[in-house]
Amino acid sequence: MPQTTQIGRKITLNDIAASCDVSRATVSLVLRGSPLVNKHTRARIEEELRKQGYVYNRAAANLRRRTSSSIALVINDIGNPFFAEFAAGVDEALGNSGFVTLLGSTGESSERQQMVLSSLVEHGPGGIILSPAEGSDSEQVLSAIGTHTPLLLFNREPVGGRPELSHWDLLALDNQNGGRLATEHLIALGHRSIAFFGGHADSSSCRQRRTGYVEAMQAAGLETPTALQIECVPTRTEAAHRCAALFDDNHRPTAAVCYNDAVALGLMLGLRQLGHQPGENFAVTGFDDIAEAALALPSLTTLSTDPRARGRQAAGMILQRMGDPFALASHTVAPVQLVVRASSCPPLSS
Amino acid sequence: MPQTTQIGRKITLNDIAASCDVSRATVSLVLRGSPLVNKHTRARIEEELRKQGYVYNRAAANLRRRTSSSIALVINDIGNPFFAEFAAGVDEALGNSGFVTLLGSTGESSERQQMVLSSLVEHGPGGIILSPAEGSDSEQVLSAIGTHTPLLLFNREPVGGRPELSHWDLLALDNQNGGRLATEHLIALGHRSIAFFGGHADSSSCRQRRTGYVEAMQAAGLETPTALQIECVPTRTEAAHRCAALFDDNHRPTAAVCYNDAVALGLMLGLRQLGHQPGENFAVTGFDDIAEAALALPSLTTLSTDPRARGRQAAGMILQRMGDPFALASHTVAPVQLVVRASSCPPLSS
DNA sequence: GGTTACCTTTGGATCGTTCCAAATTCCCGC
DNA sequence: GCGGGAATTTGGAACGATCCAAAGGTAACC
Repeated sequence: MPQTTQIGRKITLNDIAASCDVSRATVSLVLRGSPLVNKHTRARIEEELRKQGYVYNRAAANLRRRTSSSIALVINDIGNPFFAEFAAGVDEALGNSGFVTLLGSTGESSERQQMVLSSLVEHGPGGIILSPAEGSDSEQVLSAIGTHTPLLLFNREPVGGRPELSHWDLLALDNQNGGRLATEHLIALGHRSIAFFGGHADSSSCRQRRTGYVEAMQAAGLETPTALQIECVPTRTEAAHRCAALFDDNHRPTAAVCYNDAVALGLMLGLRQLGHQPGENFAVTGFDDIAEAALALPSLTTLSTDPRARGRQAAGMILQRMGDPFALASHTVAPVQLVVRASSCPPLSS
Repeated sequence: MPQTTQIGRKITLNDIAASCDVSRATVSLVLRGSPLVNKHTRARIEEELRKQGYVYNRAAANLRRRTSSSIALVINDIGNPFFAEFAAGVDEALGNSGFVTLLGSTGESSERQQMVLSSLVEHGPGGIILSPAEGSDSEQVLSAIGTHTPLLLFNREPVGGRPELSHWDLLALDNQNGGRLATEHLIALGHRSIAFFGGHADSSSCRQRRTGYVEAMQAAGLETPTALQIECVPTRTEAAHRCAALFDDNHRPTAAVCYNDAVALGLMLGLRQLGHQPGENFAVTGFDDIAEAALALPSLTTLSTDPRARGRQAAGMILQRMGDPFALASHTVAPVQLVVRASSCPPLSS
């Protein structure tokens, strides 16, 4: 049983009504700016409201009106800058529409996600934006939130979704197109032997980005030998260590499309240790456009996902869904944008 | 008038009571785990609750009981990793105590802060954690939240606080001690000519950190000539540019205590361009322990403020205050911890 | 059987707001 | 002065839970 705390005595509609010698109903009309109430009465009441420091009790109103003025936002890790920016965008947009954000952080644990969801749902949010924890499955989620609260999934889909359950909206990034854009950019610069570097095939985002890479290469009639598709844990240090694998056989790549910015930065480090000059004789691209990408030397060409804008978009989507609970589920893929910086140079030979 | 949205028909206590042929009161007792109710009845009711997918309406309960189960968290910028981590800590701790976090982001605008605060207050949070936007003043804040909701200030104090208003709790970082610790560490390594680098004197945190530096230097009988106290905008690039100022005259520092990590990383860049080897013939310390500090080359000695732990602490403080609204305001200064890494080397000569 | 005590259950009022239908006041023309 | 429509105001019943005092049931004991 969760704890709660007493709060101090507050001024209510009744207090104001009594002081003004009118009924509760009239004061309520004033609060809602109804045109029904007489100018003079309104002025008197508004004065009294200010004088007594009245604060509206939205919970009570929501109870009576059977409405909600909050939206729950459940994120796997708020500490991650990508999600923090996303949250900022959500909150900004919701605030502008008069909604308040109920925050929940799951730390990538699906058990905690269950707890957080069922706690939040008790506060009666009008909708939920959820970026599912790894390994959480649809049935769990469904059982926690029931069928009455609209849900928008962000970034991933929970596993094991029986098709009949996926009536949920989805907002995802256009990973595939991003991979394609980066690759096309390198091809346009004149590169012919281009690697795909980093990430793991069991991550859906990595698979999607690599699909875009293969697509662009094939469209240009270029080869994508498996020797040029190098997996590694997506961290800076691992990427630096795996760098040498690029030159293991005779494909001699002159450029690499990296899974994300962390990998790209690590790769640049590794390249230097091997005597290459990223941005001068070897081109590198990333994905995410983290703050460091612009500051690195050379600055990193990457795909901007604009997480803050994604947040605003997610807010818009859930509000729309709340307006029309029976509309078909929308699966939206958000665009990503290529940001060209110094790390993507033309090949030396061209 | 903020917008709100209809939500679907939900199962209530009444529905369950009717199905089980008992009164609302009994069901309510079951929900709250009261020992009064008969084993057998409880089982029947619990079964029914599950079967019908009942979800507790905490808003209604809070209305009747005049309690709150939420806390508002208002942050100047959630996108900033420091605050994002802080928020994560707050949410984690509140969640564990059965409270829910109402999020608000102000983007450093005091007007927006007013709007956010008054909107949040209408949802009846049991308390508010506020990291004030720059330039917001106490009277504003007071008028937005009234005197009934406990407030905890984090990180800064709003300006213009008349003393009789500051009955608010405060959680701040021990900037001064941090500056002292870093400086003492360098002194212990054998450095004698140590600079304080970066930040602006009109920032209170910078002043406090520098005070700690001066304190340590004087305690060791060392000089702190103004030529070794170099101000600069606290960004990486500015720090790199100002680096040369360290060597403008004949003090020849062998180490620098930096205002924060961004400045320290920039300084290391600048040092290299001037032919020095940070971590080998010049020692550098930072402040904040951002994620990059551990990854930089050389890794950065810095002061960890552990924002996530600060968040947990803030949550604890506001809960405590809610438990005892009339206790004296507590002004807590959170410890910072020296994290020694590779960038703080001994001087070459020693 | 009646009294006591204990274990369970319950009706009805209440929290602060909104809804609704009906009541009251106002103003105007005849 | 009065009928009538418009403009205002209003009492009381909701919303979904909790509290409280009191009632019902059971069992034991004299």
